[in-house]
Amino acid sequence: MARKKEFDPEERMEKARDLFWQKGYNATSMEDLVQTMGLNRGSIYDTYGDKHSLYLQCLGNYAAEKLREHKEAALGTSPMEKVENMILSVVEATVNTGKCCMAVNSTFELATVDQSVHSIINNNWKDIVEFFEQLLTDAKEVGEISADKDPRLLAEFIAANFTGLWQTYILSKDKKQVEKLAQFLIDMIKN
Amino acid sequence: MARKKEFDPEERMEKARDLFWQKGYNATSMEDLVQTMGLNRGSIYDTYGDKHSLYLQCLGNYAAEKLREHKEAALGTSPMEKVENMILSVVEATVNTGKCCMAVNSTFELATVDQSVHSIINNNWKDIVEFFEQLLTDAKEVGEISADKDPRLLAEFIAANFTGLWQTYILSKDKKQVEKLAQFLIDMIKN
DNA sequence: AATATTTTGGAACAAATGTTCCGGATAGTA
DNA sequence: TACTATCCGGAACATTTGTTCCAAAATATT
Repeated sequence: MARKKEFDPEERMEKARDLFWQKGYNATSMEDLVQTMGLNRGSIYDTYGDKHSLYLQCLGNYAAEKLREHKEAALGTSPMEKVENMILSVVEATVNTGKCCMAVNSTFELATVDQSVHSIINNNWKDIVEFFEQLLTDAKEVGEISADKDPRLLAEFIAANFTGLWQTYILSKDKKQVEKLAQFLIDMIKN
Repeated sequence: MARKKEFDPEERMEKARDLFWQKGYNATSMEDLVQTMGLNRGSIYDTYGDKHSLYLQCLGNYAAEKLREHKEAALGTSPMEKVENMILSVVEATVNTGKCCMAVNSTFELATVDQSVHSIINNNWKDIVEFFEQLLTDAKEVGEISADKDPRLLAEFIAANFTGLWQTYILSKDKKQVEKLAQFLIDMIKN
């Protein structure tokens, strides 16, 4: 009946995502995307819609994938150990890849003026905070953190600290320093 | 010998700065700047150079002013009280104006790809951390924080947390929540 | 093999972008 | 007053931008 797509839409979107991730939304041109995705302009518009729509899909894809990765990184025999490993895995991923969080980049570039972007990031943020909250609630029940702690507040605090770690990494480019800060955060939560 | 400038370069630069602050670098066009600054294109180029150069001047102006404001906000009879007031003043400024830190916006939009921007922000960051470090060193000597604490690390931790607070504010738009987080941070530092 | 539907490559477009340039206006100096 | 260095307004420029369109190619079904 008709031709098949000669490319994998998901795979090519990830190429676009990586470019947006690196350069930001406004600094990425359609020409950049054509080159990087290896697709024709028409194919991009047919498959993903316009630039903004493509970006939202990339951001959504990123958010979903990151949430999955975070949950996978929460390994351990106790709740607090899971929290700790999750934090450490974020730091490791950052210093290994040299890339920060696309959602955070997007927060500061677009979320204040773009409602759609705000919505995607906010939902992702909430998911992450809720996951932390659950772990910390568990930790509280097991007695790993003291009874007077508020799991919700603690979860928000940890999530907020990620952003601080990324900022620190961008400016210092110092793996050791970021690791020290992360360890300090973990110590603060524990007692 | 010649005409005088009919405008105050510093004052007009602040108009440009506020626009960059709000929209970011790439999303701000030269046309936007002409409108907002109320100047002719030629006058802008004559006075500040090109767009990028103007941006750097705005960012530098912002950084210097913020550092000054931070130091002014560090009021109190004891070192820790000064630290506390400084943190609270940042939160107040954020929720009152509805604007986050231009330098942080800039970090995530440009600092990874623009060396000049990176340099300005990094220096400003260092200045702020050093100021915190001094206060915390004082606090340690006075016995307001325990002897086993590392003022430098603590200072970096606080600075990093600002970024987290701003991110939280952008996403939640919730004044109360940001204030709660800030108070939580203060409590954590204190004990 | 013929058909129908979709993809592909690239030309084409209008609008927006950053930047330059020039004539006329202006005001301090000689 | 005349001069001249500088300013202002706005036209003009070449690129780059995001987007659309079309003819040719391709393939799954009939």
